[in-house]
Amino acid sequence: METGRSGRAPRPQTRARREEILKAAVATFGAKGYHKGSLTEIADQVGMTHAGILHHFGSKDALLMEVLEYRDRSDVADLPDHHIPGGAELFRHLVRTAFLNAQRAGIVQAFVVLSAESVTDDHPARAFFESRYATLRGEVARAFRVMCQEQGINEPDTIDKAAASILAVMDGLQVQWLLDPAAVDLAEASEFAIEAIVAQVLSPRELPLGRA
Amino acid sequence: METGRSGRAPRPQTRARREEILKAAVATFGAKGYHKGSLTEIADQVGMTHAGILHHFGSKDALLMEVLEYRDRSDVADLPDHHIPGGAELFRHLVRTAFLNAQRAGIVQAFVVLSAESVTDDHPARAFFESRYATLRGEVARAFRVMCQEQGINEPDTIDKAAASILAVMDGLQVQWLLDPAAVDLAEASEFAIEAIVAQVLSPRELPLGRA
DNA sequence: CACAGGTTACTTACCGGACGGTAACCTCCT
DNA sequence: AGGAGGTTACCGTCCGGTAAGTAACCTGTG
Repeated sequence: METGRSGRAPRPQTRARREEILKAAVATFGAKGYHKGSLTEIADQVGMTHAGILHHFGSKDALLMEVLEYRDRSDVADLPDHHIPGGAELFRHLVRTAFLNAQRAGIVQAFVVLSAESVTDDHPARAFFESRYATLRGEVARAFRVMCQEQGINEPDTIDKAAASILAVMDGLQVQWLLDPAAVDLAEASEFAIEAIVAQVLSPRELPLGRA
Repeated sequence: METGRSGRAPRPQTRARREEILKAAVATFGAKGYHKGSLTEIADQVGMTHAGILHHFGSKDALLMEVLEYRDRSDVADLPDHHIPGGAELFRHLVRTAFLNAQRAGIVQAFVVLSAESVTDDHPARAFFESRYATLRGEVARAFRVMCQEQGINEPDTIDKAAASILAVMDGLQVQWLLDPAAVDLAEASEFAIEAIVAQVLSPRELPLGRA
């Protein structure tokens, strides 16, 4: 019933040990996915048995949730003053993130695999990704509104589509890049696509595509 | 040893039975992913035991490969004359596909889940998706080259980035749409993003993003 | 046309392995 | 003393795959 609440002192090394486990879990869930990645494989990486992991996290589901929150924390941590930028600065931040991601395939893979896996039935990470995307879309949309306001533009529908598209293109490029890093330049392509979408929001142009 | 090679006639109903199984497999792999989706669950949908499925397809891996090829066949089948369009027509086709996909969540989910799952270690679908993306990027790039040539533009790097981005945004939007269909309009957002990227290729513009 | 023989299309039964989770136990640290 | 941080052992479940058996079906032969 109790989860360590009002329990006695945890040892000082425990915090580091848990973080070690979380890193191993990122590696394993990234390499195998959640369902195929086993607690035993994670445990091996930190020199433990799988029962030891369960002692720390209670269940595999709980470990997954902590992994996801752990990564979110790390992402926010590298923001100056933990402040989410607005306007054009947000898009510059997204481009910087893409360049950063191009050098940490392991973490990228974990999020790619888990986010897609989360759309399956009753997946424990589903609620996490649902609210994560909702939040991110909201922030991108807010940045768009700031930029549009500065230029006297107002197209809410366009902004919503663009916000989803920005996140979508970053994710989709990650999949292609992970499948064949030589064929896709994650950073450059992300930058190009983000600029293309931002440009279309700020000064939409008719296209030679027409209706079919 | 022999796999029906030069064996006697298969029964006429067998073809339909196999297609039934493939459809059930799409549903199950979409709903659960490849690793968590079991042969028993597929078998239940067609009123069989899991051993019956193995009789038809040999192994779970082989079934997966047939599922992927089966879907590819269906996609090509709805192209007029089985001819891959070039130039602007290809982009119109992609937009139409997005509108079509918005009404068949099951199939979309199967491809989203399987493509992301395929980036994991030793996944049986990895080679399939690797070559699939390479082919699709090539076709989109070809369409871009046709359009650029018509307008006297020549930027191979841009075209490669744009081709990957087009596919990426379509895939990424599918993930968000599956997680929350009410929050994302798959068809409209795909159309918007495709137009934005095509526009940026045909008449690139400097942006207010600058360097960070 | 009848009737074998062989093949197809399954089922039932079983195997070996992997998995998450639990319980009991030990042993340090505080 | 007693909890924190493990280990070992075990359980029940589920999975893909195989082997053996069976009924239905097709086909070549007389």
